[in-house]
Amino acid sequence: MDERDERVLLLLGLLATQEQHTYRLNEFIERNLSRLSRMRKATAYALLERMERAGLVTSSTQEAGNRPARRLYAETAGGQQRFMTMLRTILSTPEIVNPPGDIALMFIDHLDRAEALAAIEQRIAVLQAEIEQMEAMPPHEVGIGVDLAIARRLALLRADRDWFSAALARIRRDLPEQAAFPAQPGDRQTE
Amino acid sequence: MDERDERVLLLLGLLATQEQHTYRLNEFIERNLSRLSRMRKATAYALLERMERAGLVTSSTQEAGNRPARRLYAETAGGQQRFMTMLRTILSTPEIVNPPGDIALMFIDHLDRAEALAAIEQRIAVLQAEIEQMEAMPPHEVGIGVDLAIARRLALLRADRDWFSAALARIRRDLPEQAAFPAQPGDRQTE
DNA sequence: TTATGATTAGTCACGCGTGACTATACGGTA
DNA sequence: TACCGTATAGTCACGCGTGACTAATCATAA
Repeated sequence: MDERDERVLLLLGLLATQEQHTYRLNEFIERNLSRLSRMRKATAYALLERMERAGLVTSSTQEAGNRPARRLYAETAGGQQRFMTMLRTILSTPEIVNPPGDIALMFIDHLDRAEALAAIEQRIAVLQAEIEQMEAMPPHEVGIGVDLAIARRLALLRADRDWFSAALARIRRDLPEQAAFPAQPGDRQTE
Repeated sequence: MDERDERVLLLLGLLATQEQHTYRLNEFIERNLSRLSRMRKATAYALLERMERAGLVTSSTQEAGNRPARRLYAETAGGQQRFMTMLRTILSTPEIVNPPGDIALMFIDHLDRAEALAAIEQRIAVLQAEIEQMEAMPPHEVGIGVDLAIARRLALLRADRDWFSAALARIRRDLPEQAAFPAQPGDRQTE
């Protein structure tokens, strides 16, 4: 029950207002928050069980007709408290993450100039498309908070696009026309 | 053997110039590339075994004195080819990732104004410290590529810092002094 | 020489995430 | 009414990641 696990925060946040069973929770996340959390169904089931073991939630089986009984989860006092401390912790300390693409960037000199330029152009195009799609999203699907998160993501996407644009310009300017630079024999690699 | 696994790209890239055994590869990554890859030792061992099964590398056991024999990995032709296609793929298509903190941001209205402000200020301070630490890093530890990756990360960190600064200013301006906004009973949550 | 600690090299048990699967109920329509 | 697709609810086997561990060797200093 990691103190920084955003999925736990999410489940606790959703269970704060009303008790729910896992299927419903998962459905809500997939439909409305798919942009904010990639948690899969089976993971939600497992995670809630662990959260129960940790005393953050309690469950009661609820029968309805002759359907299979559902597990209803409700947040405990400890869970509410945990939600608040996690919220403060996660909000106040950024987590360092490796932006995907960095490793590829590090090996970019294994491509010749033309290919490198083409790849970066392609990447910028995809980024641009994503940005436009996000800009077109209607505001506040579920509350101000989500909008904040979306706005931040937009800012990060734009920064990434702009950085790659600048990198593209730099390569165009600085590198002689046909230059390809395969790894030199003189390169230190591991020694 | 996921076509987008940056760790595979990294290992193939390192093995491109010279064959290595796992211990050395891992040591190099931990010492010089810890900012670019979080791959752990045991993972490197397992991953290389899988890469061998996939035909990307071959291994030969190498005895030296009476030490335990080491597995020496060398890249196959297929591995070199795979490296190039992965490089192009990963470079040209951005992977959408959920920036950590978004979920917390989404629940920020569970904190009262003072706490929210304090948390964001704290986050900005940590971001700033990270930025300064990165700016102070000497250039090209191991090659131009790494510098590129670091430069990009700096750009993203700065964008994040700036976005949170702006958000801070907006909250200061827009929200009445004592306003706390706990979840209203009227909030739709899951229905 | 003996003891202590670091370095080298690798392994293993455990827990987690998830795609694929099961199974029932419900709504429509042929 | 029989059939088919979709919604509901959950489970399970499998593969992956990694902290913790083993064990040998080397450097150093007491």
